[in-house]
This record gives sequence, C-alpha cells and structure tokens, in this order.
Amino acid sequence: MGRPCGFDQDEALERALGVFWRLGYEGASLDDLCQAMGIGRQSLYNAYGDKRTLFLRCLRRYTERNEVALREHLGQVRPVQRAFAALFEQALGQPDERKRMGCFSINTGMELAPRDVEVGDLIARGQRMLEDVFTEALEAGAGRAELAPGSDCRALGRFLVGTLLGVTVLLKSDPRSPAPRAMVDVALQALAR
Amino acid sequence: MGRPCGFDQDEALERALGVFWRLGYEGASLDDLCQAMGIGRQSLYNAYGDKRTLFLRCLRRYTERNEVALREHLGQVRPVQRAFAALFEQALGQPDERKRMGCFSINTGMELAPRDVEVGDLIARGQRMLEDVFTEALEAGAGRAELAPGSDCRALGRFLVGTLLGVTVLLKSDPRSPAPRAMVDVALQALAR
DNA sequence: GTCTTACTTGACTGCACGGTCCAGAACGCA
DNA sequence: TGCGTTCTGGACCGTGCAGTCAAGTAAGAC
Repeated sequence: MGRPCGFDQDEALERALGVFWRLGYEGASLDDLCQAMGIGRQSLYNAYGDKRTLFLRCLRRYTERNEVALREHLGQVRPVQRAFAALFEQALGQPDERKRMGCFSINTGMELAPRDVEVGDLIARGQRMLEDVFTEALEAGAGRAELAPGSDCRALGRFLVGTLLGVTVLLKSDPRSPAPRAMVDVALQALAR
Repeated sequence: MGRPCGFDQDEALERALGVFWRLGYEGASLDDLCQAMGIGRQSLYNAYGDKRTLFLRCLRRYTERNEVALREHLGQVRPVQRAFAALFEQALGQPDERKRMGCFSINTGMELAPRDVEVGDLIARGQRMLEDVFTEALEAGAGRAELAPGSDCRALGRFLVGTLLGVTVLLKSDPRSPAPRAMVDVALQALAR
C-alpha cells in the first residue's frame, strides 16, 4: 500500500558497504553514501534508519557473505594445507588498490571497537566465527590424516586467523612490502606434517 | 629575544601523542589536544604548525622511542627465543585499556596510509625498521647457535613482525579473546631449533 | 477515477571542526 | 625603565557534517 520503494535495497546496501569499506565509518559522509547508492537522503533514512544502523547492516552482510565463501572454499580444496595456501595466496595476489582496502571487519574493529560496544561485539563474534571455520577445516584435515597426529586444531586455527590478520594489515599499510609473503611462507610450515 | 615559550614542548608533544594514540588523527580535535597539552590553540600553532605537522612529529617520536627500547631489549635477553617470548608476553599481559589502544603506528597505518603518502612512507619505513631489528636479533642468536642451522633470519624476522601485528590487532578489537595467546604459542615454535 | 499512503527531492538547521585574527601580556635586552 | 619581540587567550570565520522538514509525486486500494 502506498508508493513502493523505487530502488533495489539489496543492491544499494552493497554500494554502501563499498563506501564504508573504502572510507571507514567516520570518513564516509551521507553525501558519499547517497551518491554511491543512487538515492536521496530521505530515502536512505526511510529504508535503513540512521547512518550507524546502515553501517551495522553492512557489517553483518559482509561477515555473513565471508563466512559462506570461506566455508565453501575450505570445504572443497584438499589437502587442508593447499586450501589455506590458496587463501593466503589470494590475499597476496590482489591488486594494490584492493590491498589498500584491507578487510572491512578489521578496519571496523580498529576504528570503532574501542568506543562502540555493539560494533565491538559484532567484530568479536566475527573473529570467533572465522576461528571456528578454520578450526573445523583443520579438524576435517586431521580426520583425513593430512596433519601431524595430535595436532591442536583449535590452536592452529587461532594461529591462522592471526596470520591472516597480520598479512592483511601489512598489505594495507604497505602493499609492496615483501614481509607478508615471507610471513605466509613461514606460517604455513606450521601445518607441515 | 621576546617572550619565551611558557611550556615544556617535549612534554606537550608526549601528551599530544597520547591523545592521537587514543583517538586517532581525525578523532582528536584541537580542543582535545589543547586541553591535554595544557596550552591554547595559538600556542600550539606557534610551536608545532598545524594539526597534521604535530601528528607527524608524534609519529616520528613514537617510532624512534620504540626502536631504541626494542633494540635494548632484544640485545640483552638470551637466548633469542626468550627475548621474543618476553616481547609477546608483555603485549599479552597489558591491561585491557592498553590493549584497546593497540600500536600507534599500526593504528595510523590503518587510518591514514591509504590516503596520505607521507604518512604511508613513514609507516613503511617503521615496518622495515622493525623487520631489521628483529632480523638482526635473530642473526645474533644464530651466531650463538641458538637457532637451527640454516635458518632464514630475514624470513623469520618478517614472520615475527607480522605475528606481532596480528596479536596487537586481535587484542585491540577484542582484549579478552583467547586467540592471540594461541597465536603466540604456535608462532614461537617456528624458532625452535 | 479518486483517495490514501508511502516514497522522493531539495532546502534547511544546529553543531563541531580546523584554522585565523587581534588585543593584551610577559619577557630579554639595552 | 622603556622598547622590541614573542607568546597567550579568546573571539571569530568558513566549511562540512548528520539529521530533519515540508512540499510534491507516484503507486496501490476500492
């Protein structure tokens, strides 16, 4: 009833995510968002509430999409060492502009987690999710005898989460640095059987 | 000649660093800075130039101070494994409030490196410096036969830089997370002989 | 076809920010 | 003591921001 919404809310949310990812929460102005989303200010407020609410929806969207993509990738590739190697390789092989963007979740954690408990909680949940996905992939690998017997998959999973974080941050602040490459090479040896 | 500066510029710079560290570059207002530094706006501009110039001086001060402290620590403690273990242990043992602050250099790299080439360059230099300090400590350890023969100290140094980054970022976005502890434990095994 | 309801557009508001100006104060020097 | 120079404090300016308002518009309901 009444006039229907004149734009694709899902598509617009995706555009908003792109803006927040590139510019951060504070750095993205409503004008930036409206322009990228192709809608006016009031439409934005009608559809999503205020800026912060829109941001939280972007963050949830990003986390969920990442989870399914990761689960699919890690569930398919074998052995588990190759799955993680491919994951890191993909991060290392991105174009510089993309490296500069880093990971939206990490960016957000750095910018907002210390002063916004709700964001902090979402980020912490996301990290635990990542840890679980990694750990489960490792346990599956261990079940296929791809890892050394007695490997602590939870500890290895946490280690790999931290490694991915480190690599991403290194690449973001200096996309040409040789450090992340070396980091990955050394880190993957922890998975040798 | 003329009226002398009425405050300790070194001390005031330290206060400014504290504000930038806690709030970030954009997050720190001139009012925040003036209040923490105990001086007026005009005094700040007389002594340091504009906000960005003051920030760059803070960043340089931070990097230099970190370098000497690290060199001293890593040069003293032996074997080299214990030196790095102590370094990570110190990061893990900080109070939550301090964990939330993270590392000023990483914070800055995340916030400004993608859009400020001068900052980006300072950060990249800082990372290379850290890498060199770590590598030299490892080489000294290798010279004392503390590492496995044939160890690639440069690669290990880069790996440890990335590990420290990962741990710091994990602690910042979630000080109670068990992940950084596990990450350190696994990472230090790369130094086993 | 008209009426109700919701969406759209663009102007507007109040605020916080970085930076500047200016009048006055404090010190070194002669 | 008087002068020149520099520092100090507070008012001020222009800008960019998130969020609101009101008038106009388009679609579905009947």
